[in-house]
Amino acid sequence: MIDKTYQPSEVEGRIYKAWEEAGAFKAGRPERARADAYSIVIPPPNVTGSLHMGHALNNTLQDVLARFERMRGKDVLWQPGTDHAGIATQMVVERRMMERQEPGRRDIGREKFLKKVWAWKAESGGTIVNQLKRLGASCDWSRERFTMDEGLSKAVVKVFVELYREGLIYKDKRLVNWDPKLLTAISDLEVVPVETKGSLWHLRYPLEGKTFNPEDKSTYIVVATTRPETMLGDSAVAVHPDDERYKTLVGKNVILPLVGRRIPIIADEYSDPEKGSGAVKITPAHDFNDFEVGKRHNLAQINIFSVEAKLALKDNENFSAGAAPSPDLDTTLAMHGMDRFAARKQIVARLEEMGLVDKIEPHALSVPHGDRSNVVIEPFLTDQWYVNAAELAKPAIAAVRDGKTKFVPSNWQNTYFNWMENIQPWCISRQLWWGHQIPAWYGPDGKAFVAAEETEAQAEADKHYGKKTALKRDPDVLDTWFSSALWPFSTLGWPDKTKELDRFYPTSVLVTGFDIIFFWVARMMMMGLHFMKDEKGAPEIPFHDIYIHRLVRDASGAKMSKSKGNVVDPLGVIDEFGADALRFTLMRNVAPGHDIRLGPQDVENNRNFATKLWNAARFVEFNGAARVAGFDPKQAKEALNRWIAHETQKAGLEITQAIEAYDFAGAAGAAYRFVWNVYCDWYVELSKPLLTGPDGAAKDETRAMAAWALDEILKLLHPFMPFITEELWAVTAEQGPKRDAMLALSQWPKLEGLTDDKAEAEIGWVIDLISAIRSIRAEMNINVNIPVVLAGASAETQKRAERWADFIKRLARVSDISSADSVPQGSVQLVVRGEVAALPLIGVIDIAAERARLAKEMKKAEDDIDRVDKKLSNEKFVANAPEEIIEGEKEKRAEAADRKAKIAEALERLKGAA
RNA sequence: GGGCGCGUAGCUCAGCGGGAGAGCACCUCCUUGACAUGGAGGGGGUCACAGGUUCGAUCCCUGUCGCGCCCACCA
Repeated sequence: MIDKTYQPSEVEGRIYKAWEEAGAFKAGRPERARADAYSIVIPPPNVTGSLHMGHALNNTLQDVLARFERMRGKDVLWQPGTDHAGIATQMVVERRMMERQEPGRRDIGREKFLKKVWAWKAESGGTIVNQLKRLGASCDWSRERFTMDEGLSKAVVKVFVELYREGLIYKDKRLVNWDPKLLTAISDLEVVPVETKGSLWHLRYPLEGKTFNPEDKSTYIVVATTRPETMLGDSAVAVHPDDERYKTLVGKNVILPLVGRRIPIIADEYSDPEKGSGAVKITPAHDFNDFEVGKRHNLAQINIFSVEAKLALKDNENFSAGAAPSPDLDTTLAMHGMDRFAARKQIVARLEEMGLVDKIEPHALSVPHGDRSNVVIEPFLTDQWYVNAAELAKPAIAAVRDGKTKFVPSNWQNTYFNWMENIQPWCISRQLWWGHQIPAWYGPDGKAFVAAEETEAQAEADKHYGKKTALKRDPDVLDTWFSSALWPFSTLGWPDKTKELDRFYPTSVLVTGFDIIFFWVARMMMMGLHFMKDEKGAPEIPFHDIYIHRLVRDASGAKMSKSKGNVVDPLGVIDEFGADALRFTLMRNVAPGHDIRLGPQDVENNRNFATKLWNAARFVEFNGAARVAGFDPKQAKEALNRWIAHETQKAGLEITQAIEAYDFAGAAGAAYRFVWNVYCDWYVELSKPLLTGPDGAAKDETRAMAAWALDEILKLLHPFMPFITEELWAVTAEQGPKRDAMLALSQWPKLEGLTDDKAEAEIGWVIDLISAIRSIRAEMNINVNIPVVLAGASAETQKRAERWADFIKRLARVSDISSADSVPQGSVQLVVRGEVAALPLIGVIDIAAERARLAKEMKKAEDDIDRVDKKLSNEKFVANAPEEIIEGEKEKRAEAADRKAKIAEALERLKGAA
């Protein structure tokens, strides 16, 4: 028996457990050994994270595909797992330690700290997995992976070593984006510009050999900067070679204030005469552009900061090289250890005192911030490991260009190309502890030995130095995205040759958000194509399709964020409305090119849809409509039953094609309309007289058909609403013949040969007639049962009326249906599929109102005729338009003319009544 | 500066060459035996603006305005 109401919270946990116990989501089920493979790798959530709405969307999309393909009989692997999320996780653990007032990570040391992180992972790592289960995610959990588990770590090391040996990974000293809070380098992608109102300081640099005089412009040159504190590290002043103002100064020197160092005025095209004063200070160690200028002119790289972005003037021997000792220099050196922003204030104050500040202008600029730490990033000169991304990008670009991998929607490929074609070296080393430690060991002279094992590196080093030599391992770890980049093959067992790799690589589709196309998608493409080969030895893509979705926003369209407090917790929504309602809401609203707005009202509406389905099933059960063994919908006799079979096939096809095209909203919408507007609104209503009528073949057939169609509905809906459909599947199995024990593993509907235009014409007429009568009833406020007279109806229509009289009477509240040659006087007249149905309502209705209604109809008919006439009298239209369009117009005109004539007659008859 | 996308009913969005649709909201009616988490009916749109192409433009092209996002740069 189906319960009176559906309680998701009581059902969902039990259903999920049943799926798991049955191994329903396991890839490689023996009975599917010969089936086509279908695979998706999950975008691994942070191991210590919890489920947010973006996850809910992302994973529902994947689950729809996985369940759909599983039901189509494929051997589906939805590969789950989690990411160690280096910086994020390390930060979380450090924060916890701080909150608990425990000693910091540096106090306890690397080994103890890592133990704590692993403990935290063990404690909280299961959260997100359980939350995904609550969503209904049909991952093969028996294969769950973690980016830092043994196998994946092996893959990381192998990739690093191989790329190093190929020269595609190298160590380099250059400017990096340095995060002074996290004390690590980060990649370009982890830097976000923040619009800031700052100042533009115009500073006077005294020329060498002249006595500085603020009143005499020939004694100094003005440079403009947004970062005055970096002046301590200046190595030059650059002007444009063609700038007449400064031409005579090129080759001369200035004396750097506060330091006393002599630095040259150089000519370089980097300097833009339009900007600032036209002369620009060059600080190679603290600005990316200046770094390049410095290289061109062989300028000293003077690092003035420590890793914490505090002045480290005493640590750089170049800093005061060549400067004469002076009280100024002493004061400057005394600033050692001062924070960069405090230093800025003090430096500006000192320059002002000395008359060296020309002017200060307000200036809007965007300042780079760390995306995790949210502090100002410092360009910083360090040794780091880099990947030659430009080289790896080539095949990755080609694969998309050649259509081997397709973006859905396709315009994302432009974004991909744009970035890939301008890709910069990828800084992969991080000065963190939590992550894959770089497999490099250094000899006493700093030479690096890279190998998978320490013993190997040691052997190499010993050979190189000719004696047993002590090595020191590189303390840094790899960027988290380095291991994520290997995810499509590392999860399948690579570098071992596994049957999973054989069967499931390349994966079928990647489903992910647009915000990690660069971070993740691009890098998986690069690594996949570099390391994976097809049977012919050609580079192999990691996935065939890349489905890109956008953000989930709140009901008012605002981005969800903790600080705004508008975050909708998917678990809360699931608790209140059920996972199916949430999933269906997301799927009905997901649209390429748009973010999704998610309001509680939407979820509630879709919960109502679940209720509707539930009640339809109850109706079916209540009326003894159980499945019948060997029932073949093709053999149905009753027009109503043939019609619903026809409609089921139509809906099934629409849903199937939509999912195949990644049109999730289209598929969910089609399912919604079929269940509610076709099955519930019409089939169930029209079947009532049969189901409550006398026993017999028609009743039996209707019972069987109602149950059959419900079964098909459960299947078609299952990818979207797995819980309620599985529950109904189980309950409806109690009666009737045995069938697949589990809906999740049942066969996707193969609906063929059920098209029936005759049944459609018949039931369509019934529906249209009932709708037309209802419309009049509502419009005219008629609350009593009324008779209907079919005027001049064809024999076919009269027969239909007889067959459907009971139904029409019931659903349109009609007292009697009869036929007549002409329309009785004083009738309201309806045109249904070209024939007239009259409602003799004299005395019941307001004649004036009816006349007004008819006048409106008349106007519409005349407008239609006019429009067509205008077209058909246009020679060019007749000459150029395709035949079928012209024929269509002619049909339209004939129909409108017929309508007009009937309305005219009706109006005529009304005269008598008035 | 470069790129992508979007302006269609009050709201959210479909449609993308042959006189515009859905859901929600709104209004009216309905305690009919699956469902008031429901049923029936209804109103509501110069499809941002201006040109162009076409027999015909919401749909294609160009431009303008407005909105959003991404990348680069920012002396």
